[in-house]
Amino acid sequence: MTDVKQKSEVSPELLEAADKLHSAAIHLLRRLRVRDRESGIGPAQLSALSVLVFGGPRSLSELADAEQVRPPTMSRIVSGLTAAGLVKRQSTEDGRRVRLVATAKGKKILWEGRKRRVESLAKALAALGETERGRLGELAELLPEIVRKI
Amino acid sequence: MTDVKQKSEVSPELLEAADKLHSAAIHLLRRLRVRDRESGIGPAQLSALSVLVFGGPRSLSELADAEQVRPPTMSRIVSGLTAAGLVKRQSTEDGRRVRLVATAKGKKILWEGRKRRVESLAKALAALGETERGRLGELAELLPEIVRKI
DNA sequence: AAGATTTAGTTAGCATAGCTAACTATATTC
DNA sequence: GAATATAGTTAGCTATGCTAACTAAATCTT
Repeated sequence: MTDVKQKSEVSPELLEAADKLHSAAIHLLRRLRVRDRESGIGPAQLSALSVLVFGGPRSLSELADAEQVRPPTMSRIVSGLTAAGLVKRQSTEDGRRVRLVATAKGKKILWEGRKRRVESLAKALAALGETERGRLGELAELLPEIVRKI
Repeated sequence: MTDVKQKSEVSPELLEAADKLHSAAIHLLRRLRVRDRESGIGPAQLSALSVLVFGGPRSLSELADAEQVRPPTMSRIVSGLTAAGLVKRQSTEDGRRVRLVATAKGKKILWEGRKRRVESLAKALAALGETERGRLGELAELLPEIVRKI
């Protein structure tokens, strides 16, 4: 099934897979955005907050790196989050650095959003066959693996 | 990590899977966006163009539906595409409707973008083990299936 | 057939989010 | 102590989401 291609010639299967992944990612986010909008917080803010809640406090540059955006972009995202009382800027020994920490309110909002996403996804999964559902776990592992390597 | 009480009947595995899919979708698009920007066309325009190229001509409302976006949003996306000479608006018997068709230039740009995405993805896949690579096909099939049902 | 309603698409105005360039403030290096 | 490097912000552009309100064309009602 998988013959190892050295280079140049990309198999039609791979081409197909790349397009499906790309398209699926776009539409997955569009659907989930509907639910996420209930939190009253944009997708970029939600994703950044998620890093702080699940990954712990970090500096602005580190957060920008984690989110694959430039510092000015993250600066504005964080401004929105602090204005909404979801994140706090703390000063550090290094006067240039800030330490970004999710507030209790931020954690609450994030967990609620996570719950909504799971509800939406659970509905989708209920409509899948048993076999497909069984695969979900390993696929959920595989996808971040792929992303990490792009 | 923070242990939060949850009343949800959803299994932790499902919760985990939902978050991984969500996060992976966000970061997949962020990485691919770097390559897609080489086309000089935004992600929404690229995705809409893709529908027209692979799915054939259709009306603005149909395209908006396919892209899970409101008509005014799609109207502006199409304006950008026509201004760039990638899509043509054709009139129909029904004077209200427009028929949107990808131009030759539009098709060319899209195929080039597809090629760039595959290059990026191929590099990621090359770093995966054989087993994981074998699962890619399943993932590419299952993911759109899930998305369709959200 | 005339008027009312529905449908397709656009325009206007607002918000979020991406970028680069240029700036400020603090640390570090020479 | 001066020059340089680093962290973050501000300013200004573009793209993309939305709702509300509009125009034009088709359809339905009477």
